[in-house]
Amino acid sequence: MGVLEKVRPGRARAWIDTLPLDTILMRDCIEAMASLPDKCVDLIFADPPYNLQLGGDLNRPDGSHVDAVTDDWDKFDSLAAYDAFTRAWLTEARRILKDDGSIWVIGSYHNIFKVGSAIQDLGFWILNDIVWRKANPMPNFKGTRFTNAHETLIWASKGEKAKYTFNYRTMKTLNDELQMRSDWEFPICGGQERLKKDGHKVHPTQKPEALLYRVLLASTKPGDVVLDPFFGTGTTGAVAKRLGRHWIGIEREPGYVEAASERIAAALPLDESALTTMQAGKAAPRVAFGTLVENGYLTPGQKLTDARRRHHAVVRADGSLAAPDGQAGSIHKLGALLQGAPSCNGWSFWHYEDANGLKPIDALRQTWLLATQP
Amino acid sequence: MGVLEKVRPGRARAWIDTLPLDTILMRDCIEAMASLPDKCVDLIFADPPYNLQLGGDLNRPDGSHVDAVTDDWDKFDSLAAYDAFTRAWLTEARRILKDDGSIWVIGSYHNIFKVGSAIQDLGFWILNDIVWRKANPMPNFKGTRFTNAHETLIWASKGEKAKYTFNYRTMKTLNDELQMRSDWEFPICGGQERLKKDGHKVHPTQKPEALLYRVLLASTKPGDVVLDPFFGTGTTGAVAKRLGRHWIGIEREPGYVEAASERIAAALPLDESALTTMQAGKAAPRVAFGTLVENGYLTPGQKLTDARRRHHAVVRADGSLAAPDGQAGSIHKLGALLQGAPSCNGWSFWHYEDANGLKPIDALRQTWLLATQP
DNA sequence: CACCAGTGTGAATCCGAGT
DNA sequence: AACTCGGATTCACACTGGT
Repeated sequence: MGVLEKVRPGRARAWIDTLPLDTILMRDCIEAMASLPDKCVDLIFADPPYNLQLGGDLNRPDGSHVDAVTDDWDKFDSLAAYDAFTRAWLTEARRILKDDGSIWVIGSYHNIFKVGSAIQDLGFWILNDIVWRKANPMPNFKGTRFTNAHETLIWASKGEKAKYTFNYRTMKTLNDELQMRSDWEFPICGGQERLKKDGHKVHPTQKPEALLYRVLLASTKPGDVVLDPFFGTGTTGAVAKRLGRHWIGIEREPGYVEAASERIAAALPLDESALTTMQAGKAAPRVAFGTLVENGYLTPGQKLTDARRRHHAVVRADGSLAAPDGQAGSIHKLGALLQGAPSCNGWSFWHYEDANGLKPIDALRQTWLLATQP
Repeated sequence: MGVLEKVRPGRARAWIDTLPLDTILMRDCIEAMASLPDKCVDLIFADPPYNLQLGGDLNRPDGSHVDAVTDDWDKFDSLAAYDAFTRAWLTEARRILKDDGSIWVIGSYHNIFKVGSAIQDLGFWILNDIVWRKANPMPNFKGTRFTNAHETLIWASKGEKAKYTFNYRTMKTLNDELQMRSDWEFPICGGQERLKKDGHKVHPTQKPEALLYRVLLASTKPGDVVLDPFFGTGTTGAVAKRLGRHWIGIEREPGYVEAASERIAAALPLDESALTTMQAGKAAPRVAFGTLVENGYLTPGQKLTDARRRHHAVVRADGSLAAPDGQAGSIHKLGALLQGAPSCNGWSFWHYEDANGLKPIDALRQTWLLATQP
């Protein structure tokens, strides 16, 4: 069975066809989001502007325009205006995000604290902050500070209790069987990947595809809808297409839209087998312990122990276990009881003995799965 | 002439003797700061409560219990209450900071965005955000998020145009003649360094001395006054004493004050020669000898010799060496100078003495590599 | 003394489907 | 919405005790 077919089959897809999927909306970011329905996207990736020369975006809450940043008063004023801008687009983003979706925002120390503070105030629940360590950062030429060698990403769910997608096993596989950490190292975007026109870079802050690749692979499933409200030259769209995710881009500048369109048109989607391969460690169907007893993989009356033979139990006909002292329960419950532990995975705790020694009963489950799954 | 007398001779020192130098004020942090005069400290290092908002208990996969931060000092009624607390202590901190001083605050994603936002709103000017990459972070036991493997420090001056101390050359020397980056790697505080009482850790969040060492070495000069408004077990004080800086600690909990007092009393100040750091324009070490110093493999002030004990030198705090005749430089340069040779491999030339006799410092490098490389 | 196996632990917002 | 219970889930060090 392929990955694409089996994910999220029960999701309401009634209006998904009305969404401007896999297209760029060439409009103001807040206006464009306002045109989308509530709770319609699975993921938002945002790379908002952070220099204080925001042009039309940078207006005071009363609508008046903020002029150049020159003295302290203007600085304070523009900081407040940046706050207002940030809260405005995040509010729209929150409205169109599904309840089980999540949002990523990338920034530097110039803006990320304002962004993170607003994210918390609006009710999002921060899941991680991620550090992108630049393998080849620009040096600090004047020698006045530390080399600014990283950017920060914030990953947040819609609320404290909200569900969200995290492909734990995929990330662990990607990281050589160690848990993926919160610090990621990538080179900055350059070489062939960097979009250029007439010898000049098209966009000043084009993000590396590897970064988006990891973001989307970690927090979306195939077929999900990914929105990027500051699309730029479309890195998010290119990677989404490659990974079999739908995307919606919002970008006001015609030059960026043109570059992004060409770039995404040329991007090749991975075929399903490639996507399946990367989804290592897919969830196995649940197997009841009793099924193994029913099918003769274990016999009622058979003795089980833990790996160090400190605890013992006997298999009963109904798939429960009984300890010598009379305590009984499921493989998990009895394992927890005997250890005095809050919980226990009975599949790895309990062992049975065969000609080659002790083996976890999970081995029997695997045998059963191999024999019964296509 | 001692260090304290010769630095910053032009500075007004009229009231410095009235400051509670090198002592711990056992009071509420804001009250204690309110008792200090305007513009009286050169550096503030703050490790405020993170407002972790932890839920129920957490157990490791093996069933053992995670000893979490459950102290009352980390509990706040709401996000707004934490905001108010943050702005209150930062306001006092700003008042007592000299105009050419700077402030460091460390935090995690739970609080750092609130802190950074407040820092900007109060008129501080962020110079860098620094990432402390933990070499050995606690894993994410439930597989629900990325391993939270870093904390963030914000470094800010008092305003956009304000002067501040940054020992660029010292940092570059410490980092193998490469500019020091904004991402730093240190192990979490454990082992012998971790303060314990009756077998239990004294403080749940003791910071590693290596971290403070780099902070103070980067942004203060000998004789400066360093204030830590959340002193805890006094890492800041211990390192300040070691580096010849004055310190003022503020800590409300008597248990922490007692532990900090004992610890700092036992800390040894470095010899003055070890504190004289490389001046701008001096020569270039080619290896990260400074890392060994920073991590305690070698101590500033420690003596090195060549294999035949014909030449001698003293390790300095920034990873350079000083000979008895006043010549100084990297391990390679000083080795060459003393021998009258065109070049020298300092790693094999310089030796340190331990219980088993002389060993080349390269052995320490190998130990470090073994301890830090995968 | 060296080496190995076993144990303990660190600023952590740490489950989720089914009833 | 609250509750039950099946079952999935850990990395780097430091320290201890035995061979």
